[in-house]
Amino acid sequence: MNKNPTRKKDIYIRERERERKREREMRNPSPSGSKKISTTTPCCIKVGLKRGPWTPEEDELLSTYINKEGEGRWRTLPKRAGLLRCGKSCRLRWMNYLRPSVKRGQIAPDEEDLILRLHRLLGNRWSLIAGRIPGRTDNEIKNYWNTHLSKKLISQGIDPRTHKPLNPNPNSHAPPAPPVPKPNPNPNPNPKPNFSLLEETGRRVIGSEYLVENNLDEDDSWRNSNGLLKMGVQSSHGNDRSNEDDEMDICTDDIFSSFLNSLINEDMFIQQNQQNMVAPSDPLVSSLPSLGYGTFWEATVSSGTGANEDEQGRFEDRIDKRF
DNA sequence: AACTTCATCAACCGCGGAGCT
DNA sequence: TAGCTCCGCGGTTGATGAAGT
Repeated sequence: MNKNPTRKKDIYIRERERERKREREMRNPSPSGSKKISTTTPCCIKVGLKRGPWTPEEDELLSTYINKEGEGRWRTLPKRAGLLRCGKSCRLRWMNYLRPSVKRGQIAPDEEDLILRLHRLLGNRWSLIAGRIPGRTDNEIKNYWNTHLSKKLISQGIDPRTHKPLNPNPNSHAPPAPPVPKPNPNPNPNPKPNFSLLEETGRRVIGSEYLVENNLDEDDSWRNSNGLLKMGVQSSHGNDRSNEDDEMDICTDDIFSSFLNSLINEDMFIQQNQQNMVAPSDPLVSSLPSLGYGTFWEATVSSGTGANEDEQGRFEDRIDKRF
């Protein structure tokens, strides 16, 4: 790869520009305290720091240190561990490769299915998706999506971003699908679901059932003043990140996790029903027929062919805000 | 055998939120 | 309240090996 001379030249030019920028910043550190400055902390100015692939010796140093001292304080960790790496690099190596809980090997078909459904619900929120697939890292899922799943969907005529058909019926006068809301670039960094879909008890609970089982009145407690879903999780530190509305306190990790599970399961349940009635061209593009649930969940699950895309968009907005 | 193209995925980069002072 | 640091995220890059010519 990258044997194309034009591209090589581009890369070379870009690299030179980057180097010059670094040199400028080192010579003339900006006096203003803008946020951008923080990105050029010594951690990121790789002066004398090693880059590129990790050696087994470095891996050994890092895991030994973390097993002894624990994770965290990434910025100072390399020095303490005797590594010539930046903290970010150490963190990434640990999270994506060295952590004992990291599962290696092929993505199983059920994992693939889960990724597809979670992506449909959450978009490119890789860390959230990874949080629900035990042993898989966000990087791994992102890579798998980009190299396998997106191509697979495209080959099936499905837009991997929207999970909708790439070539909708030209005779249809329906307005074009609204643009997919831009994923929140910084979702909750610590969602830490307490259990995963795969680990759940196997009990099928669909969204509307879930409300009943948890004594939650779907008309009240799960709606905010705008009539939208109350979504969110409590911060892992115990204090809510947002003071925007205290109502969010009702939605704990457990509840949210179950809520997400219920959406996924309901989605699956509906698709299975559809398959029994009319075989769709692709289960992932299925729209929601009237199945008599009559709850507001329908709007969130029926992202298929735009039966209620406005609701869907608002739901995704809420997800964005709350994660 | 030599070269080119393609696919994969580990690692890097820049950004923005959270928390502290 | 502003400034700063740390951390974690998603997007992107590029080294590497496999497959094709």
